[in-house]
Amino acid sequence: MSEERKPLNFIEQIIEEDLANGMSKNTLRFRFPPEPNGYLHIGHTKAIGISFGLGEKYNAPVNLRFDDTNPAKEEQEYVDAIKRDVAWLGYKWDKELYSSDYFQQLYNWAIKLIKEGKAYVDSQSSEAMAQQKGSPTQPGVDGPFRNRSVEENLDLFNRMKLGEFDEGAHILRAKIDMQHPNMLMRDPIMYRILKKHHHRTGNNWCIYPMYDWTHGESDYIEQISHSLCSLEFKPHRELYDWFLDQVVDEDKLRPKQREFARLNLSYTIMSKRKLLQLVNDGVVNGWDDPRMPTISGLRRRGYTPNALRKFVETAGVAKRDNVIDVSLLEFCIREDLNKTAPRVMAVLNPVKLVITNYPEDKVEWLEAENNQEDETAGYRKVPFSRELYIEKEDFKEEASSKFFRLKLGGEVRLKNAYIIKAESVIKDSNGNITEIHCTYSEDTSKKVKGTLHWVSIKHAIKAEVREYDRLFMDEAPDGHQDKDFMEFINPNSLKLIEAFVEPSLTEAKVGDRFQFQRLGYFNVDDVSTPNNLVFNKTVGLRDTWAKKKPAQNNTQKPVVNQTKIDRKAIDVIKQLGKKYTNLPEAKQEKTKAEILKLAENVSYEDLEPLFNTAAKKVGTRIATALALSVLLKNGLAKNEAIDAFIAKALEDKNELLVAEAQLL
RNA sequence: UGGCCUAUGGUGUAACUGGCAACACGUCUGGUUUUGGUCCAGAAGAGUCUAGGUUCGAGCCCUAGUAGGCCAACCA
Repeated sequence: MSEERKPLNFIEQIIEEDLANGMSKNTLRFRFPPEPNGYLHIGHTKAIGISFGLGEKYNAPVNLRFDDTNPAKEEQEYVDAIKRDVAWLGYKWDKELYSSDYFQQLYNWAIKLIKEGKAYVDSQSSEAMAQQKGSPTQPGVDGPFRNRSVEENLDLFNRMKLGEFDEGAHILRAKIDMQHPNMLMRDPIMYRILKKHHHRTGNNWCIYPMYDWTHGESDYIEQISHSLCSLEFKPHRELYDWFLDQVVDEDKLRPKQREFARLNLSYTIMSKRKLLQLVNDGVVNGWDDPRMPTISGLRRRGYTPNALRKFVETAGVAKRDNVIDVSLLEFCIREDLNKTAPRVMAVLNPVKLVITNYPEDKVEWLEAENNQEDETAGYRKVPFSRELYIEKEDFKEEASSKFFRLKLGGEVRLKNAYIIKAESVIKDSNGNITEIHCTYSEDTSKKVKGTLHWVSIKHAIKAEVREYDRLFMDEAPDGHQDKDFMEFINPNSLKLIEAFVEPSLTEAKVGDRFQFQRLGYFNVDDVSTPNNLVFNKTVGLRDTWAKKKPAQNNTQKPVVNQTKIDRKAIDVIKQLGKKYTNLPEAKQEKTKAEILKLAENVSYEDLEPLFNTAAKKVGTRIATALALSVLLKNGLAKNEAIDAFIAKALEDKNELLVAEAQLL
């Protein structure tokens, strides 16, 4: 029935286990719980992909729940942006919900806890309470208000709610254990007084519940089966369960919190606080600046939902800290755009090229294929004339045969047009080339090494191109204890270019994506208008030529290979030995012969370290014994180390090893 | 001087109840090509953190170390 089973990640395994243990598939329910205090970034794409992906896989509902318990930081703008981003990624939530919807229920439950003696009002300063809390290595101590009477607690809490007290005067905390090894269990705060306007409840409340008190109970109210979050919440799980214990009805589903490692990307940061700082400090132009790792930034940059989903899927889900190389992200967007983006020609760094044997006034509209990866993409016409722009880097007066582009006396193909030969150049007084003079041939069947893109000067459209480089120059900008991430800002992350593009692009609309042939993928920016085209560079094409250039004057490569070959014999022996004992007999014989042969090229110095191989690595020890036998046969004299190795081998339980040792 | 989590090629993830460590990115070759792209074929690169133990057999199980991460907000 089911063919090859795709490996499940550990969360899917947990769910499969639950299902196997009798959980009904239609009780499965998930949630994505962003706090509306900033924009979503690519790290959230992973969290979204996990919960919504599970929803798609098991056909289970997924709620979008805004965790809006802190009116000091949260705003409607962020709610709107988050909804836009999740929808753009292509996910459909079941219900749009807010933690603030549950304020009354949470309040009722808090009263219940107070009545049961499980919560109390504390009236100390935050400093005093922090003091009593202890530290990770130091247990806490009880505070003076810990044993207030239920009546007094009820009265105080009620007056907190009525707004009788100033912010900070009192808090409500759970009564758990001030000595608990998990600091979160040392009488955590449940409510604080905050006389702030809330984006949804307005001024109805002046006490607001804390995250821990809110989150699990919200999951329970929504009957979320699996509450998935990132690893830093692992220690919260104990408290999550404690709070649940206080209210859960046995007949109802009890949510389960499980944690995965968050996604990190090289050369960028993933902290909302720090991202906000970039926005506030004007380092970037807003949350949706195309250099930002935000979903809205990536969207504006030209990334597709497909590419982002593929990216997080490929990155996988596990529990260890990780830093994913941006090259994977770039691979994903190229892979998608290669199949879908129409190809056009644009010159970013122009130099004038004159075809001297082409008539002055002649214009030809040549046929150009829109996308050879897509048969349905069709063709368009591009104008060709005597004067063209090509890229400056595509011409050199002189160059080696490795340079496939245009050089004096050399021939090259113009994409979708003719083959040209460079005859001469015109330079200004500084020696800069201002014009390249060529002749053309209408015979396009000839084989030439290079093909260049171009635009007809007469017909070219001016456009602004925004080329982006990574925002940070360090692989892990916020991974240094001694340095602030702002120190690594790349001052040249944005380059504005005045480019010339083919005239078909006048019809390009905001958001359209193209491949500028031989350069990369570009999309039409939000601010673009038909009279003032603006493109963002999404990502460049893979460029093996650019990579080769710096490597040309380096000759040390063969040396590296040489040393590798020298060490090979002993390494291969070790490798063969490792699995020796697991092999079927026939293969064992073959391996043995191979080891004996390789051993002819092994020196004693290479072999000696293997004498100390761990006892359990029997295979390696057998291989060592085999190799040793060859060395001894070739005249090596026994010494103490050899004797000790043999003696230990003779005492081993493994017969194969003993047999080989006996021959020594 | 505590608790919890994690450890597999350069990077990220696999390896179902222990059985010759796999896939993707990246790197390097070669081929095709009107994009130095794509595509195709291939290569190199890991003794699975260390040391013990259990086992015919350990990346996987046990013990002890080591390294990294998280935890002391009236943030989430």
